[in-house]
Amino acid sequence: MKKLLLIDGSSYLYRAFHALPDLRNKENQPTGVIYGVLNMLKKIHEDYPVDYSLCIFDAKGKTFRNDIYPDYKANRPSMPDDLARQIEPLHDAIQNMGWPMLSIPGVEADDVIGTLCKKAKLENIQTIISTGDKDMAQLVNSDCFIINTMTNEKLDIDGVKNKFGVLPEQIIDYLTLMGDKVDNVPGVEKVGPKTALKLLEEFGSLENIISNADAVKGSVGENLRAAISWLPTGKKLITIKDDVEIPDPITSFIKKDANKDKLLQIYEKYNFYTWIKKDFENQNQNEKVIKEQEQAAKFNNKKNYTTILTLSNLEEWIHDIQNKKIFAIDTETDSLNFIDARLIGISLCTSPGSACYIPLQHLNAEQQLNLEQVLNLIKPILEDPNIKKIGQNIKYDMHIFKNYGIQLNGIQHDTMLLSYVHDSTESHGMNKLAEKYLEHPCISYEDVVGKGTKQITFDLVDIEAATEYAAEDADVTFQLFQTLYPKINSNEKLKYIYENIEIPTLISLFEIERNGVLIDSSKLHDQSLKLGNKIIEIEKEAFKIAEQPFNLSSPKQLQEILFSKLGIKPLKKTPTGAASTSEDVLEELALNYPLPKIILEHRSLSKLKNTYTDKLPRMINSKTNRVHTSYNQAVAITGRLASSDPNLQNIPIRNEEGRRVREAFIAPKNYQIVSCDYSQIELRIMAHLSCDEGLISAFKNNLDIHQSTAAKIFNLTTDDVTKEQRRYAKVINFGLIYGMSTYGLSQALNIDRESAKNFIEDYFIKYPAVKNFMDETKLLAKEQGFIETVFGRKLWLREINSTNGIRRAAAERAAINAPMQGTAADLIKLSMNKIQEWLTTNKLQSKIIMQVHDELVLEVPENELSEIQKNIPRIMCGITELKIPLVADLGFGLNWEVAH
DNA sequence: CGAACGTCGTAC
DNA sequence: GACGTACGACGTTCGT
Repeated sequence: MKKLLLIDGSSYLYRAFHALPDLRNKENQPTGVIYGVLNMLKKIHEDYPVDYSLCIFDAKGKTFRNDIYPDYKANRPSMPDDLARQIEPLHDAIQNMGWPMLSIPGVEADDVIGTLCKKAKLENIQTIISTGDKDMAQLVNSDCFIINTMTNEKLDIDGVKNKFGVLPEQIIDYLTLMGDKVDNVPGVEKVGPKTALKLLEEFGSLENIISNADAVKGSVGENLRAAISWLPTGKKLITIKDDVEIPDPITSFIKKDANKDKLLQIYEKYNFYTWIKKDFENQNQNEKVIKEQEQAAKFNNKKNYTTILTLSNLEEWIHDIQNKKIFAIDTETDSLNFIDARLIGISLCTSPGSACYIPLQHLNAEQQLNLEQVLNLIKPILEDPNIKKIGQNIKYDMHIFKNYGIQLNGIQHDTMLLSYVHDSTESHGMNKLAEKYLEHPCISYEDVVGKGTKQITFDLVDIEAATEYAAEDADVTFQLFQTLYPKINSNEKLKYIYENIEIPTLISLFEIERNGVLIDSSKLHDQSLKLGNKIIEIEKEAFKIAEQPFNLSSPKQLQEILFSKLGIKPLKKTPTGAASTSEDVLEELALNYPLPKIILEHRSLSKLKNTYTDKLPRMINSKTNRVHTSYNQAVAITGRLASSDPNLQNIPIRNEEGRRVREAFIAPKNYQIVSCDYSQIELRIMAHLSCDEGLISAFKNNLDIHQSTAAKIFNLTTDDVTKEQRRYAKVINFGLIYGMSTYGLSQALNIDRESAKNFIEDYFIKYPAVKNFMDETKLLAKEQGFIETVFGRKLWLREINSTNGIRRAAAERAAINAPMQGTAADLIKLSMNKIQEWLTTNKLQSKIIMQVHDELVLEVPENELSEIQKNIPRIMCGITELKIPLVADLGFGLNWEVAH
C-alpha cells in the first residue's frame, strides 16, 4: 500500500514561532520560524519515509467559515509581524528543498487535508497526517492516522478512542458540543470533555442528543436546550471539508530534487551554517557503516597465550613481528611512577587471540630469560619506525622502555586515544573498553595483585598468572584497535583529530613529561616554614574567639562554631543541605564578624602549604632531581589536557603569596625559563565562531578587549572607561564563555539580579552575533546531540534534551563552553606539536617543560634565547587562520614567576 | 584502616 | 540550581 504524508504547515508555523528563541541573521531578520519549520519538516520526512508528501498552509484571507459565522476566529490577534515576515522565505525554502507544497484560498489547511485524506482512501493509499491540532482527529480511519510531531503521540482509531473516549466519527459531534475557544466557536455552555463524552455515550450522536434534549436533566439540559438552534451551525464550522477542488492528483506529490545552489544561498542568507555542513557534506553514510561494524565486533576468545622462556621462542615472535610489521605491546612494571618503574615483563600480540608474555624480572621465578639479553634482541624492532606499534596509553610504555635506553618508535595507535576521539565523554580504561566494544570482561589488575594492604608488586606475581593477565592485555589492545580504528578512519574530521592532533600530542607529551621541571626545594621549604608558623598563630587567634580549640579545616566543626556557638546566621546551603562555609559566604560574614576573616586566612595559607610548598619538593624525583608530572590526554571531555602527580596546571598566580610558589620553578644554570601564552584565546575563538563584527574588529585592532567591551556596553569612549567598568566587562566576557546566568553574574559582581540581567541584555544588544551564536549552538546541540570544535573534535552532550531542567541547563552551558574551550585545546596541541617538531629537527637544546592550557613553558639555554623568542610566538600565531588574529605573549627569566 | 563521598580551593 | 574544564587536600562516614 502506498503512503501519503500530509503536513499541517500552519500548525508548524505557530509552534516554531513560540517554541524557539528569537533567532536572527546578520541583517537582523527573524529566522527562527524558517529554521524551526524546516527542521520539523526534515525530521518528519526522515521518520516517515513515504511515497507522496504534501505540506499544506492556510491561504491568506477569509474562508467559507466566515460566511457561515462572521465571528469565526474573531478573537485571534492578527499574525505577529516577525512571524509574517518569515512566511515568504519559508515557502521559498520548502520549494527549493523539493517538497510539494499547497495552499488554497477560501478554505483552511484542514479542509485540504480532509479532502486529500478521503481521496487517498478511495485510491487505496494510506495517509499520515502530521499536526498538533486535535480537530483533525475526525479524519482518522483504518487507513489514516495522525502523528503529533512535538509529542510524538500517534493517533490511530484506538489512539483517538483512548485519548478522547470517543471514536473518530464521533469527534465532530464531540467538539461541536464543547465548542472551540481557540477558533471562537461556541458550543453548549458549561460542556467540556467530560460532559460531552457522557452525552455521546448515552445518546450516540449529536442528532440523537438534540432530539432527546428534553430528557437531559439539570443545568446541562437547560444549556443544551438553549444551544439547540446554534448546534447545526457549530457542527458546520467544526466539520472539515472533504470536497475541496484540488488541481493535482495525489500521485503528483512526489519530492523533487533539491535546488542545491538556491538552498545553499538560503542557508547562507539565514545563517543556517550547521545545515550547510550537514546537507552538503555527506557524513550520514559513514555513520551507517560504523553502526554495522559496531554490531559485528566481538572478542576473539581463542586465547592462545604463551610464556616466553626460551630464546628460540622469543626469536620466533620477533620474526613474526618483522613480517607483520604491526603488533600490540604492553609492559608490566612495579610502579605507576614512570621514571622509577622497573620493567617486570613485556607482552606482545600479533593477531587476535595469539599473544605472549615475556617475564623479565619476576622474583621467585623458576625460569626466566635474562633482561639485558631480551632487550638487546627486541630493541631493533621497538626502535624501528617502520614496525608499527599499538598500545593502550602507550606513552607510559614509552617511558618504561626509555628507562632502559630504548626509544619506542613507530607509534601508530593508542586505543585509549581512539576511544577518546570517538567519544570523549566515555571512560577510556582498557577494561571498560573491552566490555563495551568486545563484550569481554578482562582479568582486572586487582585480581592479580590484590588490593589495599594486601597488594603486591607485579614482580611477585607468579608467572602463570602474569601471563594470563598480561597476554590478555596485549590481545585486548589489538582487538580494540581493530574495532575502534574503523570508527575513526571512516570519519574525516575525527581522523584528522586523531592522526594530526592526538597521536603527535602523545609524542610531545612524552618528551615534556620526561624533561621534567626543576624545582628549588629549599625555597619552598622556607616558604613552608613561614606558612606553618603563620598558620599556628592564626589557629591560636581562632581558638580564642571560639573559646575552644577546634579543627579549622573541618567544615563541619566550623559550621558548629560559627552557626551554633557564635549564633551567626548561615547565608547559603551546600547541595546536601548543610550550612555552607565557602569562600564567598565567609567573605560576606567577615564584614560583621572577626572569625570568618581568620578562617579565610587559614584556608588560604594551609592550601598553599599542603598543596604546593609541602607537596612539590616531595615530588622531586631522586634520579633526575626534577619533577615529572603526568599529562592525562584522555580525561577532559573538551580536549584539554589534565596534569597530575603533581598537578602543574593549578599553581597559584592570582595573589602575591601564591605567586611566590612560581619563583621555585627555576631554570638550570645558563638557562632561562620562557613562557609563551595565547592572549584571550577563548574570547578570540568566540569572535571567530560568532562572526561578531564588533568583537572581530576589536581583536583586529588589537584593543584591550575588556576595556573595549566596557566602552560598548556603557556607551563610552575607551579612554573614559573606569577600572571598575573594565572589571565588570571582564567578568561578563568570561561569564559568557562559561554560559553564565544572570544569577551567576549577579553573584560574581555582587549586584542584584535585575542589574545583572540588564548588563547581559546590553551586551547582547551590542554584540548581537554572539547572542545568535549561543542560541544556535544550543539548538544544534539539541538537534544532533553533540557539538564540534573548529577542527572537528566531537563532544557529545547526552543531557542536552534531559527532562531534568537542572541537568539540561548544565548541558546547555557545557554546549556553549565546549566549542571555545575545545578549539583552544586543539590549537595549543597543534602548536605544541609543531614546536616540539621544530626543536627536534633544528637540534635545539631548548625543551618544553610544561603546558598550562593556553601557555607553553620552555627551558632555554641562553644562546638559544633569541631564536626561541623569535620563533615560538611565530609558530603559535601562525598555527591556523581564523577570522581574528592570534596573539601570543612571550616572557622569560630565571624562574616561572618572572617569565610569565 | 581504607574506600567513597562531601566540601573547599587552585588553575585556565 | 545558578560558571565551563580539571586535580587534590582534608574531614567525615561507612563497612570490613
